[in-house]
Amino acid sequence: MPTREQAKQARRDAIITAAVRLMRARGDAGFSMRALAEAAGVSIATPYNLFGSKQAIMLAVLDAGMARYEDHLDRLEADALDIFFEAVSLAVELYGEAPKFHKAVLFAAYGDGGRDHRAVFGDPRFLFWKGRVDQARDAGLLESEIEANALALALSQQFFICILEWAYGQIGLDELESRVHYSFALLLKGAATAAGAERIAPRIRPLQQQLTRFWADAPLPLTADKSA
Amino acid sequence: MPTREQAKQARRDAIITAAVRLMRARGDAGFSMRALAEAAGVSIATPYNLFGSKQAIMLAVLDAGMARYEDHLDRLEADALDIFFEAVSLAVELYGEAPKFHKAVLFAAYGDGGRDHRAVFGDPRFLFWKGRVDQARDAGLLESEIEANALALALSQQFFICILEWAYGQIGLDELESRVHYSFALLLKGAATAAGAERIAPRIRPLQQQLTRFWADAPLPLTADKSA
DNA sequence: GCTAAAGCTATAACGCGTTATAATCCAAAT
DNA sequence: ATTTGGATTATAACGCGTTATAGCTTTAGC
Repeated sequence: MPTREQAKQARRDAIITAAVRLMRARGDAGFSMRALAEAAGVSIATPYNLFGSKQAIMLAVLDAGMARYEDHLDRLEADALDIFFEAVSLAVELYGEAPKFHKAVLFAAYGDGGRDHRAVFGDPRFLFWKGRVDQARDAGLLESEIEANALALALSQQFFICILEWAYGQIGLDELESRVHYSFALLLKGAATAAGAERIAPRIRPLQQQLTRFWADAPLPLTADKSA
Repeated sequence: MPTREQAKQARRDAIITAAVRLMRARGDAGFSMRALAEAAGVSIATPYNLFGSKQAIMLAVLDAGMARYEDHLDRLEADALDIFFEAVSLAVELYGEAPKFHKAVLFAAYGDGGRDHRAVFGDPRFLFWKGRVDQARDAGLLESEIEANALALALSQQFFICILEWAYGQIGLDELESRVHYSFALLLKGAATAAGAERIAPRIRPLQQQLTRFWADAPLPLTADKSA
């Protein structure tokens, strides 16, 4: 005899579970609120009662998956500077395990009139980056005058928009990694002490070479034929 | 007696004109394809025949407005480094003249499942930044090893995502300007020669102070109460 | 065990972007 | 001047996210 709250939670879980299953199976296409309700064995009205909107459901799915990333992150041991780049590589690796799924969720959570994109990458990721910035500054690798919030925000944003480009199918995972690494290298070097800059500088040239290689096939300005 | 092509072009213009008028009047809300068709005096099917989609229409509106920005940009005379920051300020100024309109257009062009956001800020802006990077490098202010495409792309992206945050109503125009300036300062300093870095460094602290002031009211992590 | 109410269900409906289908119009080629 | 054919029209329709309404199930309080 389940209590009221338990039954509600069970329905909530069923909806999230069904959402994950549908996403993994068919990706973004064919995932509608009606299909979700049917797959979860509830009425179309129930997801709205329990979550409020499709986007909120996608955010919940994203949160569930994000917990795993945080676990891996905690286990990550690296130098105060290398950690920035390894954290990116870790995320890329996890995305690569289920790319279709992550693309679909990101797209649904953000793309569909999603005005809450800060909620997706706002809190949890931002705080991580901020912590690392503080650490690197304490290690004397970043200028002491650097404001952790400001730098962490720039890093988050750069990460976020590259992920978006990947979710929209405009770049591959490998280019995503190189791009974020490159932007991170420049941002961090711009905020670094002489000692820090010396450590970051060697990263720049190889990253540029990788990027140039990507763009050899698909040239950068990418569409000069719009001109509508 | 208009020729066939003239009539088509007249309809095209009528649609764009009506779109601009509707956007300026009511903003994003209340702007639907049906309302647009009625305002332009054409059938609902015509915009689709002539443009293909709502997003394409928004891009056309955006392009029309962008020409003005390009004009101003060409007239901009500044140092090889200062030009980056002045170009940003110029865009902010133009946005400020008709913020509701620009927000609505950006939102419609990008937000509604807009997978073509590279088209919005891809070509025209990207090429501008690339040109300035080349110039600054030739002036000995950026490292000669810096690849113009890679840096210009990072700059474009950073600009773009801040504009998006503004369009989504999450930050004001003044914070937009400070944020982009700050990111630009770090990115450019990271790519700069010693001489260039010396010129950029003084910008950083004041920008941080401005940003900190913005965040004094609305704290950065911004929503710890989601936890759905 | 009974009553009251909370919450889910089924269902219809709204406006949206978009597409399809026929009817119609009108410049262009003969 | 007549025919032809491509484009525009009006209109219906589809699926989408979302909301509203009314009925029913089931839990909580007595």
